[in-house]
Amino acid sequence: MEKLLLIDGNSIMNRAYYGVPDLTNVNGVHTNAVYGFLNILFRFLDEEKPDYLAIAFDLHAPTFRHKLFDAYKGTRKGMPDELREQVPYIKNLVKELNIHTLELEGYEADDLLGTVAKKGQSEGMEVTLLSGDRDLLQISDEHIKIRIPKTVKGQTTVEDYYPDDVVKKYNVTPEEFIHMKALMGDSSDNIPGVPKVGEKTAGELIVKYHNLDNIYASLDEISKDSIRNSLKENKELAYLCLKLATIEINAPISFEFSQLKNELTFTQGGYDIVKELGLRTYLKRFEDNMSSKKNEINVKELNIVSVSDVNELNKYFDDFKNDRPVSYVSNSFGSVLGNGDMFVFVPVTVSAADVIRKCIFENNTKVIVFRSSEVFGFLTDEDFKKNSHDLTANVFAVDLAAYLLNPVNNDYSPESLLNDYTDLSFNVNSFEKEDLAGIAFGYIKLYEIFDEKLKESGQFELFENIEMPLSLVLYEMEKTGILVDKKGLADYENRLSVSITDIEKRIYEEAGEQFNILSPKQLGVILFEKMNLPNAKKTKTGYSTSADVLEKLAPDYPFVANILEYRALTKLKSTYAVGLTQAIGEDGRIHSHFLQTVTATGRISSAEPNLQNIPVRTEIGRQLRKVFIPKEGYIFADADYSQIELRILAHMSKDKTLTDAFNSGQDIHSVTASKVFNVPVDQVTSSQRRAAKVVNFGIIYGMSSFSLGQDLEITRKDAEKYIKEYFEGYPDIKNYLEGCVDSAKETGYSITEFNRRRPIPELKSSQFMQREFGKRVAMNAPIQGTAADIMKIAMINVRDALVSKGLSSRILIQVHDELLLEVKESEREEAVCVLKNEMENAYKMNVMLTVECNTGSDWYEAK
DNA sequence: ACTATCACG
DNA sequence: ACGTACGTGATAGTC
Repeated sequence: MEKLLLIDGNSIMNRAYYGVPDLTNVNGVHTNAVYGFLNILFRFLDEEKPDYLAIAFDLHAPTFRHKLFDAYKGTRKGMPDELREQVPYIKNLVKELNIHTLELEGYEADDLLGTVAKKGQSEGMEVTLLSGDRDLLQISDEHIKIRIPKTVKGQTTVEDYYPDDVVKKYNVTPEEFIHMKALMGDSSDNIPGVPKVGEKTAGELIVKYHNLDNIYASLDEISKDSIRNSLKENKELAYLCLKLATIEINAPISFEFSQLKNELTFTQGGYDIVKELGLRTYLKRFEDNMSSKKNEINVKELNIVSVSDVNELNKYFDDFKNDRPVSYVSNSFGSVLGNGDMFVFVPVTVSAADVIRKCIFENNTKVIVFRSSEVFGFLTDEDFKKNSHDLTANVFAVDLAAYLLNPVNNDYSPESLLNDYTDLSFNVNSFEKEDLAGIAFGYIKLYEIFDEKLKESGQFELFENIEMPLSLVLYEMEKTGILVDKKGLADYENRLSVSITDIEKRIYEEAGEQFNILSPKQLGVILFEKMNLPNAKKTKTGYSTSADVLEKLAPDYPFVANILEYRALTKLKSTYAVGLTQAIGEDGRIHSHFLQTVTATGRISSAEPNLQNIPVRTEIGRQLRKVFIPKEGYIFADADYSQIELRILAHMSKDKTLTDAFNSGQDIHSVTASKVFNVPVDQVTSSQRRAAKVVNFGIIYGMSSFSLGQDLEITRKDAEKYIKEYFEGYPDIKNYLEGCVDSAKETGYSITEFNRRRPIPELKSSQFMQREFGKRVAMNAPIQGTAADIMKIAMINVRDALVSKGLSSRILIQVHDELLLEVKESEREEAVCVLKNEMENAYKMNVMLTVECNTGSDWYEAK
């Protein structure tokens, strides 16, 4: 039997839009609905393998059935802008895929689907109707199956309905389903239904009477007064709803089944759309299916020369003397010198290290790499005595360039960048075939594009003077690592284990049973059902057992306090004691990765293991820092900026009060307290200062009165008053923050003192919450980002100063506003001086930067 | 693979 | 009427 697949385009794209988390391409165009739509489309094409195929769409004009209703009352809800902008992409893709589209002025997709489905069945086809909602169930028939995909927790499941299944699930036949819907209404379809009749009543009525006519013929039998009266009063409405609910199966649509033949094609046009949207999984699907791949890199006509030793390379440098050769190094594949149509390929092997070094230090070359660490591996100990700028001046890391152009991306692989920024793609087999010239050509293209874009956007200096040299500093930090007292760490773990066993026993005793204390689900049941504790707060999955909920209960219920302690101890054990032990290398040191292309604001992040979140706030946690120790003959020096973000706020906002407060060396939280509470600075109480500290933090985060109130445990009204007084005390800050939001709205991104950008598409969202989030980001990103910029400059300068003075002290770890150094005992004074000076003078502002610096024989002592 | 929780600035 | 602070990464539990 021939198979016909009919798809409800509008409902599937709605389902896709709400089911797939927000995605955007590099230009900020939303792509989640297109992506989800393609997922569903291809899944069912693969599954059904239909002989005939069509997709129906609603036209924007009001449809016949809705005109009927609109005249009656109300209007239809519009779709969100984020979805609307995706509709043309979906329709064009469907067209490019050569799938027939059903559209008819004045008719809904449902009507067209119903018409074609019934006709298909009458011609002996097996029909499958794919829809995101239940409206089409009434069309279900002997040879018409309705399939409804659902995405629950990332897993797509499908409900299939033949008439029997409809009866099984709803106790009514597809035909009766229409009458039921007429009675109960359907808000999503703007069918009002009969007042007072909901799903339950409608179901009972239809099971008993089967249709409207019978109900009205037997109206007197209905016992419930309110229902009977409402039915009586709304008879006309009920029949109107029946009309609204009935899907047309004789829509005047002209088509031949021959037009619906499934002849899926993968065209260049479709490929271009998928490429524009950056939908990588589908790019591959197109590439695999397209007959011609005209944009694939083809370097056959280029003159490729392989170079493997320095003498040979020198010959090419001579040839290019008056031009600017472009050299290239790819990750483990090769290096190319290029000039116009001429490219010189150099295999990167250990034996070619001297070739790479020559390219790095030769004037007028560019060593283009995916990640700069690839080339630093070729440098000698002697090379590392040069300053970081000299070492990186000729290196161009495409991942760093791409990160500056768009920091909210998580894939900076060369393949992905080539797709995002060029019309080219690596031949899928490039890497397998080691088509090195092709890869090199792609890298050079990326270099040319990024070089220009960075200059255009004013970020080239940021790239050249900060990110590139910093990449060398981070490389050295990772290579150096930090020494750990293995035995001390094992002891720490044992101490924790003892405490954990003890407290675990007490918890089970009090609970009267054993359960998994770390399971929020099980704990929630014990706390709020078995023990009936008050203030149960629900999350979407169950009871909230988060620390702020439990902390409120802890003073009254020792059991809850034990739970909190158990959590704290197990956290320390699993994440830190066990986790760090596993991370210790053969050299006894931990080599964390400092990642430069992860955060949206410009901060660096640390991973495997994360050394930026080593405990410090509680004493037991802080004890862990004693296992981080300097090597023999060395000590630690730890320096951190005090109040760097508030100082940056003072500088960028040019607020006189805040600036003066810092420059006169006053305690900043007390000054804020005096503004917020309208008292002289010297009369600020400690609790006022504590509250002001929270307000100061809140300002940096773009706080709301709600959250401030929550944090301070005061009413929202009081929090509002604090904020109002704050802005009256610091009037320029208000203007500055508003300016941040306005300019981000206009340009689409926020900007730091050093021109680092952060895109904020949320500001244009149609959703209130998203827009509010965008505003907070617009206020926070310039401050957090500028602090990150300054710290990066400081790190470069500290490193270069140590090296140029011939000191052997080194930076080990950065924690956003803090640097930890391993300092040779004999260099102590000089190194500490370098550290403090370079940090404090990293950038000149209207406000001084101050640094607190301590030394010690472990991290606990130095902090 | 996702959620809840919690460690840090 | 909405439902809340900015930026990270690791672990364990759940599905």
